[in-house]
Amino acid sequence: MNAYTRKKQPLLIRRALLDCAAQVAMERGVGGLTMQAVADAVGVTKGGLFHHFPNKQVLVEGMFTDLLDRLDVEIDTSMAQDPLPHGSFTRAYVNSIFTGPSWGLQTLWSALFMSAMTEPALRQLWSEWMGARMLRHQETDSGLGLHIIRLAADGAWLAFITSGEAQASSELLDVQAHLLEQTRAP
Amino acid sequence: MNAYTRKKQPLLIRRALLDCAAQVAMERGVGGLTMQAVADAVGVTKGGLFHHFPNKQVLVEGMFTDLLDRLDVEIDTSMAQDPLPHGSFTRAYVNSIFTGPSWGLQTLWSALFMSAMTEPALRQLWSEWMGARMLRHQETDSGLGLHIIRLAADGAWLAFITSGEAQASSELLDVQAHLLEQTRAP
DNA sequence: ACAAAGATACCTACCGGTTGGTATGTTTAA
DNA sequence: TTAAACATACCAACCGGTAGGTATCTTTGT
Repeated sequence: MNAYTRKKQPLLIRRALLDCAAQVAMERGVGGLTMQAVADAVGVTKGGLFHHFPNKQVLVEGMFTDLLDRLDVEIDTSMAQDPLPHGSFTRAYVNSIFTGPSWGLQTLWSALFMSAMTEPALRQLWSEWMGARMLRHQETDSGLGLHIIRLAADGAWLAFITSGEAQASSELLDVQAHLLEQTRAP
Repeated sequence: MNAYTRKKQPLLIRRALLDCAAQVAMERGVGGLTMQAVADAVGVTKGGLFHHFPNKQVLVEGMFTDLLDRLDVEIDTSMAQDPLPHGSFTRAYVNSIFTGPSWGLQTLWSALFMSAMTEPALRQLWSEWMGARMLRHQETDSGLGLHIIRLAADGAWLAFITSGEAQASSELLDVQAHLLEQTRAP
């Protein structure tokens, strides 16, 4: 009888804590992310929350690595379906940012990520993730052209966030298509 | 004898308040921006600060619009020196982001701006600024290609922030040059 | 098999410190 | 004199974190 199937399910609570923390951060911004609010959203007391996460930083970093893990599997599955090696990571990256289920523009995860960029510890996590990925795909995705395409995808994502999510989606699709097409060029 | 020339110079105090608020926000992040710290930095009591700015939000928005004004004049002067009309705004925008005095990557204003993006009120200010600029330069800077170039510049800026300022600057110059060159293409 | 022993998973109650904000006094300039 | 420009003193709310207790689960010894 593991922690998932017994009557008290601490791992499920932990998961709910992580999810609700993300939701609270999306709704009230990272400045409004308080331990009390997270605990209330799950239906646990603050003491219970501190049992799972010894301090706030661990909580936030937990949210973030969780997000990175999802992005990892999303990109890997996307790349597996791509027949052309050259630029395959860049295409998967672009698609994840624009229309991916957990990173797509419509999801509010973006807002969380944005807020998270404020904190140095999280920035380093992101930096390490990207560095590892670039090292892994240097055979197929190095070069200035592909780099700029990835930057443009980041910029589009940033623009979406700052626009208050009321952006014309048709223009976004144009951008996405144009970027994807450009990954085929030398 | 107006407010600038008399011995007590409230408008100068207000200006110092704005500047010091920006500096504090850069040093300690927007989360660490406290009214007390701003007042201390200027040498005014907190009550005095609240005399000039009725609440914190007004103070932060004041900082932000101030920043936007600087960007405005920076871009205008940059455009005035550009002989080619087509893409002139995009080039000025790219240059401001990469190497501009108040918005350049090395300045810490970027970090402040980044943090500011978390708050919806400031995001709207930015959105309105960009919207007005695009309307103003639609004759010379509309089109998908230039749009993507601007997005890439935003992305480069974002990447710089997240990389912890230890980025290889030569690569950044390559990106800048490549983007500028591409504004000349149809 | 089963109870003792101990670890885990919470809750209640609280603390020190900080924050934005206010109410009221005092000085300065016109 | 009078209004603006400050200073002083204070407050209510909140925040991250801790202390100590209780219920529940797991392991261990026999």
